[in-house]
Amino acid sequence: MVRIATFNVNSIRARLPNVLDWLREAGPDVVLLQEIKCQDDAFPALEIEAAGYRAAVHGQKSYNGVAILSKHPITDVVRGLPEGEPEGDEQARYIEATVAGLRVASLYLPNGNPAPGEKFDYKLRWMRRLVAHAHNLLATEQPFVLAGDYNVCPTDDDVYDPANWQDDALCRPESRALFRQLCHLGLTEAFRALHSEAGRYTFWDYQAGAWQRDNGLRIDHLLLSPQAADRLVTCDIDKAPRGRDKASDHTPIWVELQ
DNA sequence: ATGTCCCTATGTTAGGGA
Repeated sequence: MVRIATFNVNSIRARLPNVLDWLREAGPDVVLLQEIKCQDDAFPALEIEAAGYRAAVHGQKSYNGVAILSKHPITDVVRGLPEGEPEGDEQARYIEATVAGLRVASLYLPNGNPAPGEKFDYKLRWMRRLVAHAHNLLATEQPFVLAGDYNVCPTDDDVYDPANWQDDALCRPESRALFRQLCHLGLTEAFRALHSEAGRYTFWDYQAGAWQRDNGLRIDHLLLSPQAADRLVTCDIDKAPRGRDKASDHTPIWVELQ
């Protein structure tokens, strides 16, 4: 059994005590982090190692940044989506590696607001690159997990107030269509494979008492290849970290694979 | 009620991003 969690931490350095507490309590085998907001050499590797985890980092100063933590060895690390931007991609939003016989990726999809606009165009281009990469990975027929902050609410069931969010980059039809395309390639969205209820969220804004009012969004997802989906036992959202002092605005979601 | 938090730098306050 392997437990894999994804967590947008909104700065690993600002969040380190919370993340270490959560690692001790939840103890997933593999952790996919997003928005670490630091360069590789500023990543708190010693503290993470002391907690029992190895780390592979694709960092960036101030913005973005992703990492893979694992209790088991991490090999064959790839930083950045291999399907690149024409002019190159400066933004650290993707890292992939092999852990415990499984290919895992931590991804931080662009937010895309305001939409329409340049940022939304970049989001859609990034999603098309991810679709192309997923297609290539599927051809290998290996078990893999593409997880992270997708910045997409797949349906209105995943939004506390759909009418007010319909024009947002997280909910627009173009974003949802590309997310569906990813699933229709043959990937299984783990949470929806096991839960049909509306109103289950992974993100609550810091503003306007969103957490206290449960004004949330479900934007953090784990997508499983057919070989990984065959092994899916459990998927759940761990709301506890969001309720703590100095919390990230996201909370972890995790799967258990046989 | 644009109500918060985190980052950086022409740095102890302001602006960008989410």
